[in-house]
Amino acid sequence: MQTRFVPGRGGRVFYFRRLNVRGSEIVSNDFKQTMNLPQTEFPMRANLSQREPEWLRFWDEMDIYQRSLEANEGGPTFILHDGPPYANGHIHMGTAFNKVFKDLIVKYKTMRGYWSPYVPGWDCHGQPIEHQVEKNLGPNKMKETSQAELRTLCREYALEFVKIQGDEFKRLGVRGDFENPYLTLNHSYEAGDVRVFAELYRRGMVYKGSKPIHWCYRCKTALAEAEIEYHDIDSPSIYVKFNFTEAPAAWASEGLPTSVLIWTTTPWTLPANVAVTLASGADYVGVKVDGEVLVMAEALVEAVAKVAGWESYEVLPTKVKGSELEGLKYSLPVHTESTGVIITGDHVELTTGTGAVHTAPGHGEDDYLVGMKFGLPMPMPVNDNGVFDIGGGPFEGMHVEKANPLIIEWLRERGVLVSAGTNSHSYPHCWRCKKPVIFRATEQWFISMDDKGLRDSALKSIQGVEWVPAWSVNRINSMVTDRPDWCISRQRAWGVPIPVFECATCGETVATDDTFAAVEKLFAEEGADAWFTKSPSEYLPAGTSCGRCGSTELKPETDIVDVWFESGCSHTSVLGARPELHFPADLYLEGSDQHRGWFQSSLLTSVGVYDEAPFKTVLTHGFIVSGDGRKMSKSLGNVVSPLDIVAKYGADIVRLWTAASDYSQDVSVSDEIIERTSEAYRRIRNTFRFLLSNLADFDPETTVAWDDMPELDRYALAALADLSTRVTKSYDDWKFHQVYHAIYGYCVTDLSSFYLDVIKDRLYADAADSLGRRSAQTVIAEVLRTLVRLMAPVLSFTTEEVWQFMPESLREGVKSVHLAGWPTFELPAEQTSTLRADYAVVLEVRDVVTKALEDARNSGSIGKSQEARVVVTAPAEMAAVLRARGEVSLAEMLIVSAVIVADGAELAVEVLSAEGEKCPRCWNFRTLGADIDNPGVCARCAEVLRSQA
RNA sequence: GGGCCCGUAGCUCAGUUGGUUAGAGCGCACGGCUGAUAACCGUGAGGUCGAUGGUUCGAAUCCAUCCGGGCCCA
Repeated sequence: MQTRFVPGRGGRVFYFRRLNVRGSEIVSNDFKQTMNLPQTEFPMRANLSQREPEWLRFWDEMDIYQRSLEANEGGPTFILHDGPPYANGHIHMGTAFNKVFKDLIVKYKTMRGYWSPYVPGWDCHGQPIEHQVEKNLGPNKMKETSQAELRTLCREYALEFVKIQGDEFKRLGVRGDFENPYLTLNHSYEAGDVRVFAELYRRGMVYKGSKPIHWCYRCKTALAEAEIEYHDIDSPSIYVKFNFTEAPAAWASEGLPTSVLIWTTTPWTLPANVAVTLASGADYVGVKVDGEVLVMAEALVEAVAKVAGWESYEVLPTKVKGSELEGLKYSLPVHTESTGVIITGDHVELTTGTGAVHTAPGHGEDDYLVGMKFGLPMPMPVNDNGVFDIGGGPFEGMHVEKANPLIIEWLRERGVLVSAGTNSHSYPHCWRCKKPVIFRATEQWFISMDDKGLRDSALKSIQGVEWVPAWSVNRINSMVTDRPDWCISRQRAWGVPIPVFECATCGETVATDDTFAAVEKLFAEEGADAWFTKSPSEYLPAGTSCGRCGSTELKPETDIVDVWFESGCSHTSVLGARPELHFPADLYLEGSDQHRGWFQSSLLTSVGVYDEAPFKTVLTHGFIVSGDGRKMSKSLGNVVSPLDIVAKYGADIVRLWTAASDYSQDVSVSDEIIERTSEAYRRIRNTFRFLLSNLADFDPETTVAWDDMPELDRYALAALADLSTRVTKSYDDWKFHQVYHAIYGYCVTDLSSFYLDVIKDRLYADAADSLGRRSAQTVIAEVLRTLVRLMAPVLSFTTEEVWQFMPESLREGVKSVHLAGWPTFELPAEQTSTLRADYAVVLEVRDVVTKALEDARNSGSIGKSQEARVVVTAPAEMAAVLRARGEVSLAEMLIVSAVIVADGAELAVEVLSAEGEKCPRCWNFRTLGADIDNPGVCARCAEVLRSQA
């Protein structure tokens, strides 16, 4: 009994017609009871927020996920591989949009007959969780917490949010294997990370190197690009003289002390200075001021003079190209007993500063690169805590944060400070502690982009992938082309260790097939936690020793891997590991930020290990922004939460909004947009309700065949088939907003304002079993069973509700709309194309007629259109089309009492009063009283009443 | 500052290879109906197609610059 599937409802009420007892007591009001008026228990008001959870239980009870797989057992497969959201905090509009989008595709593919398992995943490791757990503990407790304990707390924290987000996704109607999701903290997942790392290592793509990286001395970790935020800060802005050891030839004749003038905003990097970089092609001049010569770019002299406040200065006539100064020596600014060298580089700008760039290879990307090129040393006087070591010279033991003013003062005392001010500029900050970070060379693990040709093979495999929208291939291309080597190590606790060992005796890295195999086994069985609680001798093969010195004392590496590396391994840990999935996936679908994130980390590890991309198609959607196109932020107060929308409007509204938006650009959401979406929803819902209400007595035995149908009904079916074709194509082309617009437009224009409006007379007033009514019902049933399917991937809840209210026969024993398959049509092509052409004309005329009727209404001559009779004057060709329909049919389609088609040069409509009287039963204007037994009504109604007798 | 992308009525979207007065639905205003009724039907008012300059007989559509916005990077 259906009531089981419709919780909260008192039981299904079947329609029955209240037949009139034979007799003449029928007064005009009672005619209503002789008609086939719409009847349905399907509520007009959706009350989604209340009702949706009941459908979730319904799906749970029937295990819809398993059913949806069983239904397509042995069919073609479609694997949408879920990108793991971070297990931290509640879902937001972006994650909701993304998940609904995925769900929509999986449901569509399932209905099309694809075996389409969907395994949701979560990214569980990483600094944000660790940071939060640290914060919760507080500094004192934190000190007493061992790394193993901290990891336990992090695990609990992550799992808590996996649960929360999982529930929130499910509430949105997302269907998938939520009982058994993939988590990057699962043992099997961690073992997969080792497999990937090991293969990259074997292939020689992993190396240990020293490189300046973003370093947060508060969090004591290297930060990936993704972990950096840029904010404006005020920095010191100083101009400093670096004294040449010997005056350059160009200005030697002045016989004055000569120096090169540099500009920097990071005085604390001066102890690490080894060079000054000039623009090779630019002109440099000597400026004579206060009895000495300062060398700088000619283009910047004026600006510098202004900042330095020089009242009088002289630009010496000799101009020299930067390249001509290359190789000159100067005394280092801090370690004055040593010398630095003048070099040239492309990164020198001539818009700010002096055109002479203080270069410390350990403290900057450009500096590092130019330093490599010129074989410069890379001193690193700053330790992990941001404190100068002995390399800091007079500033040893001082924190860099505090060093700036002291260094400036020190320079001033030594007479080399030309100017000191402040400068506001964008500067990198740690994404967690929100504080400025420093650039600092440390020992890190890298994946080389070029040593083994990873970049080239990645670029090559990009070409074999379908990127949607098409331009996104440019984006991934340029990002892979430009990216530096991938720093995959992090100095943190909450993650998967770099699975190698260091010889305690000689420091050599120990990583062999045997050690990797042992570690993989360890992780698979006990998880990465064991790395921190067991000693290597407990799990490495006996006798494992250092390949260089033979020592058997090995220390496990303490760094963990970048979380992007972990999630990037899902092709191995998930696609390759779960029997229901396969590698490569058919589709990855994420926001456009993932071109640098997951798309790329997945691509690089996959190409590195398997020589192919892990995806066949990558679909990217824009970001969710506010109504005015700005990013959502708490400070702007324009944040919209999917949870609020679910509570107020229902998940189907979130789903409809998702489908309605053009994701190829940024997607807006605001109260108004949701309100509009909700209105559109009501319109669709009401259309379903109307369809249902006129099928209350639908009998599959009495459906009408195509050839027996009135022409209008055949046209309606043709239009329905066209819609179905268009919608199906839009789904296949990933154009979901077109799905929405097509269906919505169809409901409003084709159905509500035309077909449904027209057939009300037949449905209500004709005899219940008449051909006209049964034909209309046949069409309506077809419309309903088609629409409910076309819409099911989007309005998952509402279409399920509709499904349960549909006549038993239309459901064909299928328990859920999501298992109902996809509509197909086989209509006679020739006939349908003729119908399309003819009805285009009819509808054109109808527009003109409705306008004329409106004029008549405004002048007070008619109310309802039935009160009118129209004369349509039309050119021959048009008139012929109209006459071919027949004037009775035309009157039906125009909902007027009568139509007369006349010939004329132009289309024109004349509105006249209807002839006859208003039939009290059907409200049409007809000649009444033809039937003796039913004297008050029109002939059609009399016949109906007679048949009911 | 650089790369990629976006900017058509209050909202969501159409606008084919540049070609007559730029479309649809919603919302709004007004009207009808009261047998889809916290529904339904109709009519109407809304756009200098982000701005400017150019190419062209002709540009929302091509080019340049600028403005605004987004993602990513610096």
